[in-house]
Amino acid sequence: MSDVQYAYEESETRTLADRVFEQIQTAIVKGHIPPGSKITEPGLAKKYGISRGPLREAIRRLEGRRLIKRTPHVGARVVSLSFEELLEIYDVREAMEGMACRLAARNMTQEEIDSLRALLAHHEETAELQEGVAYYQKEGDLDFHFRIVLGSKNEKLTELLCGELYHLVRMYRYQFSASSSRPKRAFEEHHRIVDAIEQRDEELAEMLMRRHISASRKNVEQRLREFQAEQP
Amino acid sequence: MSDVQYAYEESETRTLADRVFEQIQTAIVKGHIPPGSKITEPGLAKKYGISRGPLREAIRRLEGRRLIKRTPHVGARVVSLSFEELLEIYDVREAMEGMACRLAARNMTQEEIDSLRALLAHHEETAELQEGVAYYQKEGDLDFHFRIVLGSKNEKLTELLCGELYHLVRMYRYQFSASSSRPKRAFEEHHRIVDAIEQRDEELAEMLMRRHISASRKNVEQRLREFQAEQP
DNA sequence: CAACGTTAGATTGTCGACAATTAATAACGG
DNA sequence: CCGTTATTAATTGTCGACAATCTAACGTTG
Repeated sequence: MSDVQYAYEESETRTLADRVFEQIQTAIVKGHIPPGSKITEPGLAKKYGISRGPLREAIRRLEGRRLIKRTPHVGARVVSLSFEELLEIYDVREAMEGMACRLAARNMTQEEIDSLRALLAHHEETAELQEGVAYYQKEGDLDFHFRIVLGSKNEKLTELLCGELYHLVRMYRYQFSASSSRPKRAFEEHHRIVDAIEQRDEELAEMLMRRHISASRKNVEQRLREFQAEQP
Repeated sequence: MSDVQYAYEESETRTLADRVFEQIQTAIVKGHIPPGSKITEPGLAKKYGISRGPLREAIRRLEGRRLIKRTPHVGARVVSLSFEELLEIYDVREAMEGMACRLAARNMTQEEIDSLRALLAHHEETAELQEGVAYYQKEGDLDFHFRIVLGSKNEKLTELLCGELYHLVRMYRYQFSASSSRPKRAFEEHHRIVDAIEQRDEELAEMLMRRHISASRKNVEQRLREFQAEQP
């Protein structure tokens, strides 16, 4: 028990609860702890080799991040994202990332824009090699959106998007191992977004990003309806 | 110690940590615990008559809600919102509440719209009685925005706005005891927003809300610049 | 046989004590 | 007198134990 506790003591100055918090978070996002499953404190405490004290603190922080829902005296469950919630997230993303893109057109440096272009080129290579589906949409797409959010230079926006929503999005993608079914189209849209940012056209940048996310939402909506029609 | 613990046991089924969490939250929002001040666990534990265990859990949840910032092995401090952060929040609100207003135009029931109109009328009465400044903008304005957010019927949007941003906004208002310096104008804008919602004009509703918040931001920005010019 | 109440088990909530780290103060030397 | 170091005090981090609550299995009874 204590060997685990002291194993990272040299390199990691953070506290035990902090590390377990991140471990559980990634475990939830990657689906190692399945959505909707119950969190039992003795179980997890034994699994991670710590006492229940720090574990409970980690759980409370997960609760604040909305990755866990807790009912008093009963226990905590990993959130399970329903179809409706996923669509809700797309609406929120459309609003916030649209604004992020507008601010990015205002505040991004030329270096950041160049780097963004390089990222797109790299994705295109990888996509061609791998027949375009798997790698791209899984992490690459979020990378693109991530950089634009950072480029907005708005910390609150970044906190909310990267600290809360993107976890849920990635969680969903791992769960359904979903990748975009419209990679070509998405590529084009990404390029046009970067163009608008480089031209410092705030209006256009916001509009293109909103359309991009809205189209993605419609795509997901249609595919999920088909899926639900198959299995009633 | 234990009398406090059992005082609310009949009516309140929630846990001790839950209650303290809310108590500290409102204390922070209302400025009873001043921004930037240090949170000492023994101090708060004694103040609220509980042990450090539940208190730490409450602190972790406040941390998740971004009302306090913590550094390991050092302690926690109440967040202090800088001028820049306040302006950042306005940009985020413009995006999210704009979307909320669009969705409200789509999803609000006629009853909710009528009730919103009644709220505006009530505010106008109160504002006339009290020469229009104090009560209105302090809680009434947030009431208005609050209802529209709820009217969007988007839970994620509601969580993020009501659960995170509005606390910071109220915190700022208590801190500077700020009220709108343009109550007449804000009233008109509120009415036009409700009109657009009632006509189910999503585009217009979003646009008017965005303008409303943007105007409010510019107003705050100008006043704060004047304030900073006075006291360099 | 079904529905209800009871009891046993497990889980969550709370507390106080101890270890580890940081900060504050005092002592020392230049 | 100032800077540095050592010691002390206070605060945070962690743990194990006990109390309160919920869940579920079991037996009882109509």
